[in-house]
Amino acid sequence: MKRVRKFHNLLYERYCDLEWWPAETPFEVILGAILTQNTNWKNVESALDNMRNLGLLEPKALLLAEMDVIKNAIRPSGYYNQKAFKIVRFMEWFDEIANCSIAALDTVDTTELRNALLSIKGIGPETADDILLYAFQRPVFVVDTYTYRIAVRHGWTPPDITYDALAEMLSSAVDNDINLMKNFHAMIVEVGKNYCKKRKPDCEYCPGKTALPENGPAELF
DNA sequence: CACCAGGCAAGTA
DNA sequence: TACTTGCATGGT
Repeated sequence: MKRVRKFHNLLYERYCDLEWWPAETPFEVILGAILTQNTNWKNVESALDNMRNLGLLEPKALLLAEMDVIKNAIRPSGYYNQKAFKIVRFMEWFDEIANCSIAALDTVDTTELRNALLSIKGIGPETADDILLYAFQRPVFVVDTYTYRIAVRHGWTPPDITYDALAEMLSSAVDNDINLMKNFHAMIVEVGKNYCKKRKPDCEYCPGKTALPENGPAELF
């Protein structure tokens, strides 16, 4: 889709290279990906700070931690009962398949790795793709709530599109390059924060703000 | 007070 | 299959 390519180019003019994801280590990326499910990133940072202070950003230490300790640490990120189990289930898989070594997964095919992640209860397509892209360095396209909202609001797709179909539609419009995939998603999150969840009746474009004020909404809609 | 935030799984009909 | 609901804290 030419519109998608143009959208990407406009975003790049505005944001250039954002160098995402905000984390110290690839392992921290994984935990952040789980903790940020339907959650504001500030709350996730607070949870990660707690984990850091407890030494739980080391995989083997996290494996040994009591469930109640994990729950208490991640409490600020919300859904902490569910997320604690998600983290533990991921850790059991990670320890089993790779002895908690990301490098040990380098030989695994991306599709196979994605399916393995998706088989872990609590890890859905977006979390899996966050992990694949930002922790495992695989060139996959991440569809998040902003991506979906932008695509629908711009009229690129009807709202009932599936995750995989939207990922395919958007990723096929640009080069399949890992750094581009990382930056495209990063830029979408940045601009996506300007799109309100619901259209407001008094707004010409969608919410209360236009997507890229510098370029003007006409470029995008 | 209402609404939202970088989802996901389980329940219902 | 196609909706709906629970999960939960913290900010606006």
